[in-house]
Amino acid sequence: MNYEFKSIEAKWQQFWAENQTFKSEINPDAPKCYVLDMFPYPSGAGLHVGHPLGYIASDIYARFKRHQGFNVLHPQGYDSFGLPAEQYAIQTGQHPAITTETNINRYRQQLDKIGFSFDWSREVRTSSPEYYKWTQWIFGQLFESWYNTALDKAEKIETLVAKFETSGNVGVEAICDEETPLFSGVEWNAFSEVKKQEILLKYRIAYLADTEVNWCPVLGTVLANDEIVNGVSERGGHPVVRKKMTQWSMRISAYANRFLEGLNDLDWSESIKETQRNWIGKSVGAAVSFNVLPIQDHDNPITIDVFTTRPDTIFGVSFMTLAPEHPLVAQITTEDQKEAVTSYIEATAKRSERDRMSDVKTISGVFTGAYAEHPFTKKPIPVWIGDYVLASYGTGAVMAVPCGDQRDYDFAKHFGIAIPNVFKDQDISETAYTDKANAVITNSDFLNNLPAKQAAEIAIKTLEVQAQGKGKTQYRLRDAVFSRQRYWGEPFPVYYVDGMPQLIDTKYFPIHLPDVEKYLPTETGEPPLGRATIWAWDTVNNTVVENAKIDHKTIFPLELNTMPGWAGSSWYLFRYMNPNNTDAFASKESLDYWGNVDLYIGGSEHATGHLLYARFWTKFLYDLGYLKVQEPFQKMINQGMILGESAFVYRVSGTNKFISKGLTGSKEVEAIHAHIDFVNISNELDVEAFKNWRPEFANAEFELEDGKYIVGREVEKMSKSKFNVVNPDAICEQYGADTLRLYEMFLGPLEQAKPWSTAGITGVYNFLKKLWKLYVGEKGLKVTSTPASKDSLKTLHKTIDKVTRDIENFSFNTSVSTFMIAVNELTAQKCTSEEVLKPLCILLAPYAPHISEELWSRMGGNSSILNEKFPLFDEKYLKEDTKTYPVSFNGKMRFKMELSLDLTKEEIQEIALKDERTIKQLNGREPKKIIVVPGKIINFVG
RNA sequence: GCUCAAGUGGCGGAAUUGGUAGACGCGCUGGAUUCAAAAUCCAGUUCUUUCGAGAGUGUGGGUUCGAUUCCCACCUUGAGUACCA
Repeated sequence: MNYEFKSIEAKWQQFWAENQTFKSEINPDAPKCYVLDMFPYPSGAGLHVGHPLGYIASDIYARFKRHQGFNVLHPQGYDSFGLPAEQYAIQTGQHPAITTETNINRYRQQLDKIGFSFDWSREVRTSSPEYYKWTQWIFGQLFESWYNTALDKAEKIETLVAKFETSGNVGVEAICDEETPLFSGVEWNAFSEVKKQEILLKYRIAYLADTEVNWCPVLGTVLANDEIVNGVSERGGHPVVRKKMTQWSMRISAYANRFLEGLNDLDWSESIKETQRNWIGKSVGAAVSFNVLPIQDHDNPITIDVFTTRPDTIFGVSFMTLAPEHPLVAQITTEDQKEAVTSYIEATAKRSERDRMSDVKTISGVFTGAYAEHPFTKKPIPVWIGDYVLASYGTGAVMAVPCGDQRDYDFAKHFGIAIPNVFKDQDISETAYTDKANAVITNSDFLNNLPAKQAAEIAIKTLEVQAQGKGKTQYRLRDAVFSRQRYWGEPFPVYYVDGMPQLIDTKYFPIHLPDVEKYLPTETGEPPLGRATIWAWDTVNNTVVENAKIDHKTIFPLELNTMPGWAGSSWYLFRYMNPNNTDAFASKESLDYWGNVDLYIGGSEHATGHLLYARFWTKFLYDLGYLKVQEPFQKMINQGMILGESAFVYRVSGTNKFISKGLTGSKEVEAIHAHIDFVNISNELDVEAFKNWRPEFANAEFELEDGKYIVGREVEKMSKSKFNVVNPDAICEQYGADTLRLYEMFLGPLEQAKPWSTAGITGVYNFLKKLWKLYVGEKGLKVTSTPASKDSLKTLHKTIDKVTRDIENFSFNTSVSTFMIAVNELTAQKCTSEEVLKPLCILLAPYAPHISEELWSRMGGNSSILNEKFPLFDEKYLKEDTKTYPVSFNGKMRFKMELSLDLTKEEIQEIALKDERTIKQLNGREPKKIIVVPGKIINFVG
């Protein structure tokens, strides 16, 4: 009987579905294990062979854990709201609801063929109202909360209101807008309702504010910082401009420090942690105010506020630099410098932010004519403008210490500004001295002879006494913009009264996304929700009304923006725990039992987006007491991308003649992507298929070498437009899902990017055929109940040991090799014993579940092989006849030898003496004495 | 520029963490089987070679009896980040 993978795989996929084999329930008696994949957004292109890589790895792990007796939660769903899904809909001219549905069905079909152990009864879709009801609910919680820095946690807004009523906001330690004015309790109580709401908005974690945002005109929406790469949109690569707009934001920066601290306990790759640390960008230092001279109003002087990480070098300040956009520039520039300053600002404004960033070398700047007063020496310091200072970071102004900062140094040299040295025994004639750890301060009055760290502390204290500064920790992490001027996202459960946002009572959730016809984004930023229809909230009937007249009495305007794509994906891991709950985002029982994700598998490109936002919402829900865990993903593995091998044909420029790769020589040719389906393993092009591909190629001429047209190959990202996509369905069709699973793992280390090549798949396919033959012969099952030979047991336990360790270390590629060796050895040993073949079958089950189930049932196993215990490794089968002997002489360990156990001391010595390593090291000398330490070590004393 | 990761046959990649480098697979060569092909099986396959051997894990040093593995310097590639005060 041959290995009929098609019928086997169909049979078991059906069996698993009918028996709900992968359905998981809470079981307090069993240890839990939550294995999660980053859920896909259902794009129109369907899955290519790169997508399942991570899913296969997590599936192997999940199945392995089940064999080990864990209660495994392994769900899957779809991130179906957001830009990618909507862009696809727009490109194909269909409604996003339709394309999303179609794409999900396609994905599901493809996923089902690969035999994953997903518990589909827990499927979630971020775009379904049952799901986004709770996304809206969490938004409501964020809106109704503030961040208490005294307790370092988020709290309900009522506790803040209570504080305001008794003593105002004086002494309230909170994360809030910078320009929040102080008020007393009496004043608060006298404020109008609108005024109160206006103030509370400055404290809410989800808040509405006029902010400078990244506006992308082509996409017709604002974007968060992590959605912009190199100054253009991550999706599509469209230009992004700065624009002031009223937008919802999230006070994610409140959590900056907790993000950093939490990283230490996470089992994530160092590079991802480092990326997050950089993104959060913590710098410890001081805020310092410099008075602008002349001081006219001593109670309320004009000040230039700066942030510095080096308050210890404050005596080295020889000038100050403002960003060209700094608001003080116009105010302090003197008459005679006005012209120079104006023309400089004009010149820099012409250069885009990108140009400024890429051109780091050119030093430019202009003197304002103004001076500021040094807080200690009281000497005047010239104030300059320079475009090396960015308006968007810190205060947009720096105190320049040329001796301690290279940029300040270069600027000072360029403009001939003094460079006072405040570092003891350091030469700064060529370059700045930037080492903070070893610096000792000098020429600095009361800071003389202090190491930098102490000097910084004393400088801060002194500044505090003078009320001209204080210690400050600055973060690069900005608050996250939370509204999008798009259709395909969660509507905000918010309406407006007197311009102030009001949260709709949660009992009326979800606020459904209306089914509008005109869902396209606009270039002006007008949200699609309000364009085709008037969308409003009826406070009498507590319902959304369309095309009703907004009277601001009972009918109020609704928020027309929608939430960004990351809203739904920031908490989906918790919804899987209890996906059909209509009373809560998940029940307390399920949240407490499943905790957080034990293993998360996905791409590393989400380091500063999704992964940070999910941590944010998890910590917030923890603060409010809904969760027991502070981190969503305990361990994470980032699978590498599978790349495609594109094929190129070479057309002589300006003609319709194609030249085989070897003949191109110095001819001027253009490389054109050819579909990889037209190319065989030897890189030979099917010329006829190529001609029929496109009308423009129908009459093409081909110059062949050896009668063949050879294409060029190049490794690129797998993409439809590069015609290099390999579809997993085709592989399943030809070789089966088990082969696909094994081969994807066999390709190379999981975390490494690697090109896909179907060429090697026959090796894995052959392995499965050999495996089949080991168990099943012409006349049926070959497995017998005879005891296994020593050799076979050794092979088995070698395999158990390696495979177990491999799964725990996620080196699945070497496991596949181990299986191949095992099957070759057992075949050679003519092993038929179920003592060996049964455990081997279980070992293989996580990798190749279909064939394992089939063999298991043929061997008389009950129900699914998943209920079987994973075999345990026993050293005795390996160490029975050989032992590793460390060989040493002169008291030093020399090398190890693997020798038979039956040997006597004398025999061991003899063998060790004949070993070429011993001969080389003794170099002709006779060892005087040979010591055999009982059990293990042989000593030669030379 | 900075941070991180990596460099091993024709190719993908192993190496029990300092102990006979190249497991396993692809490809290639030869053989068996076959009318033939596919499939399957067996043998070989790092390079050089005067067939005795020699060289060999990006390059150059170092530690060690012994280095793909540890240390130093450099080169190359990939990823992330970038005037962050």
